[in-house]
Amino acid sequence: MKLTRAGEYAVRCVLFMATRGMDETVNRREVAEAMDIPFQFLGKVAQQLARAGIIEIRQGAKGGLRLASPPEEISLLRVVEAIDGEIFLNDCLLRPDSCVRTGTCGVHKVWAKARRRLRETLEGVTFDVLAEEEGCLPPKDIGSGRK
Amino acid sequence: MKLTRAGEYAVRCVLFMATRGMDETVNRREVAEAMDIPFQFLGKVAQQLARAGIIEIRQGAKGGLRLASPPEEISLLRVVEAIDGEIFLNDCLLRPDSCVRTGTCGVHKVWAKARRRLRETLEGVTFDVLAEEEGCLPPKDIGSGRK
DNA sequence: TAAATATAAGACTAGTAACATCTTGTTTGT
DNA sequence: ACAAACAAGATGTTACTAGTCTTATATTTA
Repeated sequence: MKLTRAGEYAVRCVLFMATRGMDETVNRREVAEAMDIPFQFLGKVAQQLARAGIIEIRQGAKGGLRLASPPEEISLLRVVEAIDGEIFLNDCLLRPDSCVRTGTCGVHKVWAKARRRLRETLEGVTFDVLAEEEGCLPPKDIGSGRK
Repeated sequence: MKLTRAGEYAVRCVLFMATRGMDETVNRREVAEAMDIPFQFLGKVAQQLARAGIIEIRQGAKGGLRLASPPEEISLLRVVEAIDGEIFLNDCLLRPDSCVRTGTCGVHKVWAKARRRLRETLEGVTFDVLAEEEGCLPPKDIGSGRK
């Protein structure tokens, strides 16, 4: 019942990029070091974010990552689900045939409600807000501050 | 980000017992067949529920499972967490040192809120209510229980 | 008290997912 | 051309999931 590391890293990555603004292409190694993400693993995560249309990746010299849309249009839910897939909370919602009486069952309804609320909570938060918070970056400020 | 099978089975088990009331000791095999739970696996799950004080188990002839408290005192959250452990949603809440800036980070606050809301939702539902719902038990005609 | 009935609990296993790292290839700027 | 930078598949390790199997222990009843 927990976000994966990949999901966590994706959030950190987008958060870092949000503090840099939309127009800057950021070196992947810089993101990895600043946000404490294994460099190679970030490669995988970034590719998933790119496939989901959240970031764009440029190869070659001076390449790197940049946001595909402004931070205020990127919700926490979107980033999380881009990596870990749609949140379901239980098997009964994900695969209705795993349960003998899906749909009519009271437990089912509770999980459906819990799921809806959770997704709404995560959807209500966007990266422009997150990037403005104090302490969203680790203490050792590598690339001098905000812009 | 999903309940385990063991958690799902625990919910089914307690639900079945709630429909039988507090004073009845139910044969484990009967629970397993009625709720489509692997018999041996239910043994493990039941032991965890017993350790959490949710049910009591009697060994020997005429033994079986029974609720340790009335259904209205057993929440969905309690059953779920008895099996899968406390819900945390992300690593950053579970192990604060996994994150460089736990506590001051805006993302952290969102996860904390999401977690609180999810746990409240699950805590607000008790098994007396669930047991009264139509269709909380599988159709009676099931005779094809697995071996 | 012996037999039958039931659960207890640890060992064991197959399969899958998590969490990476390594290697080789491709793209791009100078 | 060459170096910087990402792409993508292969590989590896570890832990977890979802069980099953076996032996032991407890309880009822004939």
